[in-house]
Amino acid sequence: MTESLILGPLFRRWSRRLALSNDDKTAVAGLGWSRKQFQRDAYLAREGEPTSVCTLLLDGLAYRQKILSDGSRQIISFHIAGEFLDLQNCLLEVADHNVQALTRCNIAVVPKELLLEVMNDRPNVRRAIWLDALIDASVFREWVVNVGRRDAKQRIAHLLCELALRLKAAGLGDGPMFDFPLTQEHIADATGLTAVHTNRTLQALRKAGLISLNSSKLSILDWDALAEAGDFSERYLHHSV
Amino acid sequence: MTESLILGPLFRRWSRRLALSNDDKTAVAGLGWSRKQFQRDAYLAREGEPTSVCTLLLDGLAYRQKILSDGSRQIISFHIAGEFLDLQNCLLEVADHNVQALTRCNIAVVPKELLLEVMNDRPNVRRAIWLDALIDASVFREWVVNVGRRDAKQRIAHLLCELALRLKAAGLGDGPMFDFPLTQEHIADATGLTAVHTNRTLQALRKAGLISLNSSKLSILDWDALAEAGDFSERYLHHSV
DNA sequence: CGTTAATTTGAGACCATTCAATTTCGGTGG
DNA sequence: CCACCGAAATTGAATGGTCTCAAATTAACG
Repeated sequence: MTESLILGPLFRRWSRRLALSNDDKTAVAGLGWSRKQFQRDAYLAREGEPTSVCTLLLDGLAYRQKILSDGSRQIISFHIAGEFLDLQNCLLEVADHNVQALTRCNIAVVPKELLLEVMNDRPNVRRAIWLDALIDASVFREWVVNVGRRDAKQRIAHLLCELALRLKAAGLGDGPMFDFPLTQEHIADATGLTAVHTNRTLQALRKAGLISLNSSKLSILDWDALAEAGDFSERYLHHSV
Repeated sequence: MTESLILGPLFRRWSRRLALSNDDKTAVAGLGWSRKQFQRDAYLAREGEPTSVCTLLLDGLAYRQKILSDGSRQIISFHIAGEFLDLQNCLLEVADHNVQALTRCNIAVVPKELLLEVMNDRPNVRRAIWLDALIDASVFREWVVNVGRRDAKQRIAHLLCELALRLKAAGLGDGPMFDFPLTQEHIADATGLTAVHTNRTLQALRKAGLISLNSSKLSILDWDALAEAGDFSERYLHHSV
């Protein structure tokens, strides 16, 4: 049962939303996952490559991104331990975006056919995985709104609210304080801003007493004010289904 | 078999990607769909409401959107005949965004439990529907990139490329010409711009000889140049799985 | 403790916005 | 078929949020 230990973060996350039987967990754990480690900034997947596996993040942070023809980068989502990085690989033949390690990452990969098999056989596993994919999509939608219709301060506040809530739900973080290894360039690429303007906006958020952010530590000093500043509502995270 | 006639646009779209048996189609068609019609601008679904049905667009155009606290609107996606408007309703309990009719719309709705049942029983139907949901998510991702990292001209060119390709794939449109009932305000809300700037940008695209757009007719006069101007690559549409 | 990455600062330029007014278009009724 | 109406598109001018480019400062790491 060393396997089910490895998948702990996944099962813990799933159990927040639905009840999987021990048989379900054993079936998933027995799929023949292989572990890998990636260094900071390493690519876990590249746009245009044929898909063969699905990837579960065990430890660290990762993000999805696309590189534009002029070389600029748009980050599409961040991912924390216990989340899948590429569920779409199950059914899509070619990757449509890149996945990159934000910190050193431990991941577990499984051939997509095996994952599809267990989903075929086990309705509860199927439901858990599809729920993940649908919530991913909900987050993408909110990000469209964030970069499309909010100004710099709102965008960054919103992003910080999202990450804080997700980290908290995953049991990472210590009260209002979180390990926060994103650089200002990551924040900029996630919000469609430049690093320079991100810097100035973060200073404004600090000055307003909403957050403290340095040395890779984020503290939410005034949650209500930050949520207000970011026009943030947690519905889209579907933390309660 | 009047039911399967109604679902024609859906089956035609699905058959482009995978082969459904007649049994599969009959099962889907027999679900007890009910038809409704909505007028232009009517809401088909509202954020915050509990979900009970899944909606298939039979005719017309619709879009998903969110309204921000300041009243501004961000459009998240457009949908054409034969596409589902809310597959996420299958598993999510509360709608996280609004769905609105862009033109008069004919839709078919089915209780989500029935759709889940047929998905449970029929692997091919399951695959077809999940493929739809995953491709929706891929489009959302590309929209994050579009509003996040492209300038006005690129955003609008990209949107026009996407819609032209999808309309063409659905058999709508006559060569390079399409019925195009979007107002400039729709385009603005989809690209994160203002209607005024959208107007000026469209004029630039016209002047450059890339498109012709008036009286609700869009013509792509120079596809290659428009795709280039919009940094457009069709991979994310996954038209070939 | 040196070296590179990350953050911070300043000033100027520009893309997109705002606000308001005007013109054109699409549909309707006389 | 024309007059009318509201919606949509267009135009102008001024404002402003964000970007660009560079340089300086600070932090991270071996």
